[in-house]
Amino acid sequence: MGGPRFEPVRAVRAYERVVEQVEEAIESGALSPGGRLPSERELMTQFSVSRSTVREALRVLQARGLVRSRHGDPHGAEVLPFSPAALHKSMTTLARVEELSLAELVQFRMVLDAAAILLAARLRTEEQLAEMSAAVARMRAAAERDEAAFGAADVDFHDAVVRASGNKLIQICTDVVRSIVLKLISERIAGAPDREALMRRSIRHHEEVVAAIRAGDGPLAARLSRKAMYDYYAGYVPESERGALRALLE
Amino acid sequence: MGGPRFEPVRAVRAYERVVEQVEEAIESGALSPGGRLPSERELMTQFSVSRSTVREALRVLQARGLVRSRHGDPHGAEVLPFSPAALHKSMTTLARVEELSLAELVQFRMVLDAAAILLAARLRTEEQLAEMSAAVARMRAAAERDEAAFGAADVDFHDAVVRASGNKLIQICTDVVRSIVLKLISERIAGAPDREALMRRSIRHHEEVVAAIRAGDGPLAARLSRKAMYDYYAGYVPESERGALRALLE
DNA sequence: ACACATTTGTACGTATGTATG
DNA sequence: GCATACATACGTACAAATGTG
Repeated sequence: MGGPRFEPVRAVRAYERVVEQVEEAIESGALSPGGRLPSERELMTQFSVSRSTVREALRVLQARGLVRSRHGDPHGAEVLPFSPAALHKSMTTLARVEELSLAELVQFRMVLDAAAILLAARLRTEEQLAEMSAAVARMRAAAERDEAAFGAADVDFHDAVVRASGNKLIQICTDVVRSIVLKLISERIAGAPDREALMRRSIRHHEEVVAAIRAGDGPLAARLSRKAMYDYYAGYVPESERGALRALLE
Repeated sequence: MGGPRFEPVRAVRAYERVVEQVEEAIESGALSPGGRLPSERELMTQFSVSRSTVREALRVLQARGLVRSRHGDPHGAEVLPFSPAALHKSMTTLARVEELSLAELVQFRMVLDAAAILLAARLRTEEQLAEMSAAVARMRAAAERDEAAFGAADVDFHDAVVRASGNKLIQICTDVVRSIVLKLISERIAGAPDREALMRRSIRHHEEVVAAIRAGDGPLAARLSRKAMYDYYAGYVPESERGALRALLE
């Protein structure tokens, strides 16, 4: 009993060790966004591997959104600034494969948007409040005239809110989930017969939310935002799953 | 004005088109988990590309968690069941690159866990409630004796809650963020002088949450869980950022 | 504007260790 | 144990793209 507890040795591929080292260099800050990796041939010699191995590693790093390489660029692969693209990709995959239902996605947004609004009501500056107000004004101006502008103003509003909340993770996740939801139902939204009524109601809801944020009543603003999102999206969710959404409306 | 709006043609690499086609086959269901891709040589001929191109595509698909290839396996790469591993990886990268602060991560968990508990209070079955109760009992049994078991029981509790909530996206995200937070502060937790007091308080909080869920009082359960998480983690968050956490405690 | 050297993208061949039947 | 098919890794070769003088 006792004795040395040996770890099972998983056969680690050559390209993985290249990936690990480059990843470490990037995450530790030794390589920063805008910087360049050595050329592929240089990497071959530094890691003592073949070019194919180097290239497989580069493809993995590229898939993770850490670097980008361009055909013929003599400077080598470019280290990218952080972007939620990889997060977006993996969440989209989960959603596409029916692993995630529309109801779950909408519910997720109801939770996170409400939280962002609750935080924004307490932490916002006057300037941020003005941005929200301006975005709602743009929604009103665009309604019944330019649906794309209406959607863009809506995005601007939620973006201003989530920035005021001060939580980048909430910002990223709501961004990602919003675009996935829109992709899932965009054709149905465009063809909705009561589209204009939905927009008018949405604008009224947004105005109420802004008023509550201005008054500093976070819980009210959060409740209103959940209700607004339910009203806007519930029609696209199968009836059997709407109960789960209503559970958030108390 | 008007006229055909031509899309800019980005030079798409050969390996990307291989990735796209395989991805499409998987996400459309033509290839299901457990199934096998053709061998690399077979893929060469089917796509009319070289071996290196096939391999770069496979590395990307592997990085996205869609397939796994094993050295020497005569059956070809295996199509994997969908897992949040890729999501986990990209979120971890975000956190490691200091793009996300500990306060933001804890705040995110306060929001999502509270939401899961609110939903669980309304949607849970008797069996799920029993699971939560059993997990808290294990926490109590393990306290002051086996810290690893205490942590495991804690995880079991939150897992039972989030399963009862019925939202897989919340489940995935809380899982991911929890493990990231733990990794960030694990050494500090292990060395905390008041470790036992923290555990006792945590157990009491969990019991109160279970009681509220049993009583069907979702808002109370959610409030209690936010408070519990704040009490447990606030000590590790810099003072200047604790205000953002307290903003969730109303 | 043009030619140049360098780099990436892709193809092909070969050697070696591995998993399956 | 053995034969077979396979993935891993290396090396070479050439076309296409890029940056520079």
